[in-house]
Amino acid sequence: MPIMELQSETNAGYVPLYRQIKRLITDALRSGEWAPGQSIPSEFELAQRYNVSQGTVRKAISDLATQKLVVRHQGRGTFVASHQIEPTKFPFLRLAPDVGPVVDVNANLIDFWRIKLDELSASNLSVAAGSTGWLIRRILAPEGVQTIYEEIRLPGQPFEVIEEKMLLDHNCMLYSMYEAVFGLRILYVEERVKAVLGEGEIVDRLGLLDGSPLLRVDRIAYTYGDRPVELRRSYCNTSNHHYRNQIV
Amino acid sequence: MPIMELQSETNAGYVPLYRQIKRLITDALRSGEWAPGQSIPSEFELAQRYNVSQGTVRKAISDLATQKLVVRHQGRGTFVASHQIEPTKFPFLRLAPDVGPVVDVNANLIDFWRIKLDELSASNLSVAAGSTGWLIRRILAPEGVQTIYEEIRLPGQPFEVIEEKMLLDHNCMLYSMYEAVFGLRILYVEERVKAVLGEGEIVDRLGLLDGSPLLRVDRIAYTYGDRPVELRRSYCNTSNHHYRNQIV
DNA sequence: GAGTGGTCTAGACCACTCA
DNA sequence: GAGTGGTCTAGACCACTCA
Repeated sequence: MPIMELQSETNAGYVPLYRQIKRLITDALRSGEWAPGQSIPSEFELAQRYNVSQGTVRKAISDLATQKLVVRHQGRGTFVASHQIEPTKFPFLRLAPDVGPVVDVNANLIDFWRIKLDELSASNLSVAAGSTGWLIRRILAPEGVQTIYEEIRLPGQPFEVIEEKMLLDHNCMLYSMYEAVFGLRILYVEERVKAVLGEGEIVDRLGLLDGSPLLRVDRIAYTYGDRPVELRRSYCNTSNHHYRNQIV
Repeated sequence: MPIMELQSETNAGYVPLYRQIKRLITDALRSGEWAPGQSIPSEFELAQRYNVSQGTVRKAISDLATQKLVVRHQGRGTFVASHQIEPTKFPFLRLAPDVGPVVDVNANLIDFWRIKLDELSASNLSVAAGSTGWLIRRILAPEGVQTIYEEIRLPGQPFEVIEEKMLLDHNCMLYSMYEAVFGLRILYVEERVKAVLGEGEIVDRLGLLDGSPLLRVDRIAYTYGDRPVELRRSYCNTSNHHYRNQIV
């Protein structure tokens, strides 16, 4: 089966073989051909399937591993990345205690209901304004101390039905739940961080006074094809925690 | 010239060839054998020098390019990364305007003087407590609006002498100045972000009221060998700006 | 011992840059 | 056209995992 498109006279349409392979593997991942946590075929098998050398498949998979779409284990195989078996429970959580190691986080559900998505949320989720979605509210408590108040907005698709059981079964580890229940894998998130003054219910739930400074983190979470599928606004008490980041 | 160490009976000491090459090239970079902005020898030349195949050198350089120690340009060569020719003027600045593109940033020097480093600063810089260093204060004004108040602390080594001319000549682009004047290249930075209430001189200089929420960013900047060489505390007015981040 | 990913080589050819 | 990095191959061998 020939993969390489005929190269046009100019070089404009030139796409390296390994990028074409990468695309084919990504498409297979997206379509669910191999389930999260399961192994994908060996480099040798994929090389046969796509009729290229093992080295070319290898380069494609290396890129996918860098993007964390797959995880490679020498001697065992290459596996579809999954939030259900991730070693770190909150892989995108950047809030860390000022002293001591990162510990386990407790998530306490406040409530959740159907909503009509406001204009901005709908726009950020690339859905029609006024369309139906979900709002989930909860508190995150690292070391048992209630530190983060969180509002999560989801589009009606693919989140047609959400039940309390779903949320609790996964111990409020939402990205694991999205995968298991909706077959939706979060690949990366973008965050915007601001300093704001806390007020009302938010400070109440965090045990703070009105006017306390809070870190407000606005997150958009993306799945395959750079499609936004979750909005999240977090208010963090940074008295004893901080948002950590490394920039290279 | 043989590079490969004799492999011990067990596999404990096994280090792949390309990693050894990577180390040799890093050492050459660190020693200044090739200046920032200049090209390093071609893959073919390095392969000859180290007596390995071009592919092995290639893998080593690929890693270094990923770490942004070098920059590769097809057809031109591989160049030592430099803050003096960086396309982005503030490569580590994560504060962006809420609307519109990232624009040019104005830096206004407030003052600078010799200080004795306090215990925490000295510890973070891995120097003796009470040793001499520098404190630089300035305001950053994206779009001409004073948005960030910054305090920069430097160790006495290699910053033996700092003059106003140095700071102004480089238009307050400090990492470019460190490179040009002190031969010191910043490779990456770590940041800790908190929300705080602004007060005193800081809010005055930012044109804000006492008690305004500010984003406090504590940065440690590192050079070769993970050596910390700069501390920076920034207070950011996030009324019209935000700290942006992508997490994969 | 069989199968996986990881390293290394030698060689070919391509895309790009620059003189 | 010469030189650079970028892609691709075929084949060898190594480190690691698992039965």
